Amino acid sequence: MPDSIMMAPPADDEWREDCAPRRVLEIFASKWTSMILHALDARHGGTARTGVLLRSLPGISKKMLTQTLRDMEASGLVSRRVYGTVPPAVDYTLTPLGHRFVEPLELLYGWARRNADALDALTTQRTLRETSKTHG
Amino acid sequence: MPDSIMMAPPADDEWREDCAPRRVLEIFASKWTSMILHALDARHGGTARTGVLLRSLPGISKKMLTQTLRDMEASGLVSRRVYGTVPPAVDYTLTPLGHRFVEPLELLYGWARRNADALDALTTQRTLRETSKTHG
DNA sequence: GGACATAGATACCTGGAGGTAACCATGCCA
DNA sequence: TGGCATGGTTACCTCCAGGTATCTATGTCC
Repeated sequence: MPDSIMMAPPADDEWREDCAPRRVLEIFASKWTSMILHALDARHGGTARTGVLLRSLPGISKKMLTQTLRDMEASGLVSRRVYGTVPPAVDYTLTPLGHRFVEPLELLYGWARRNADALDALTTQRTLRETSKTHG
Repeated sequence: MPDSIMMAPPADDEWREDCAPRRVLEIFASKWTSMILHALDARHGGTARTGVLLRSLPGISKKMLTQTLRDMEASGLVSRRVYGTVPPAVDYTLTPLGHRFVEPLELLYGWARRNADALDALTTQRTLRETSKTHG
């Protein structure tokens, strides 16, 4: 066996559990956070009402939307504003902090759009199952 | 209430469930995939033995490592090579496809390192609990 | 003989993410 | 009177990612 493979020094000493790279992943840990961040940023002033968001994110449920938004509020990513009107109206706005997280998101999304072919090339389990006997 | 907020057109029509941005998120859906991708890339030729990876990723368990690696193999991100030696030796190499996914990762990780302060500013539930009464 | 290292397989368990559906309060409108 | 829309909340359920522990096989070394 090749020596070159044998000896591999523990290069990433600082790849600890609380390093920045690992922590940024937490943003993507909850399914909808990044998408809400994006959806908000896509609006004027990073503000949008609940219903608008609900309709902007195909597939999200009312519950998951509010739940995620509340978590994001607790994290300091968005601020919530309630209008005492009736029927009730609520909107959410990106905080300055929340705004900062838009950049890495767009970085990622941008790459994804430019590299859709790579994503297509990925043999997802799903795709695997569906394709398996299809042409074999 | 401000009109500007009321009328918000469904701007992201193509923000469908299978759009590129959404699909790229799947890479981060499984906890270790991105980190393994990075760890492999950090080696010469994107190749590393199981044990090396195990030690490179603090916190990962043997099971999760193999499991994730096998999933990645099925997705076409890495290739597995077994040496008929004893004790057994196995190594994994980034495929060309796998290599392509390193870029967005590093994009993200790079941002994270440069913006550690933003990550610190995030009021994680964790941090919230630990800090709550600490200095208040 | 027994420990260690190699790379796994396998059984087992659990938390919680994420989803569904029903309910609430209210005013408008037909 | 009943339906609709507003933004939630709540109860409930399921699934599986992710983790633990134990077992395999084999050769070397003490």
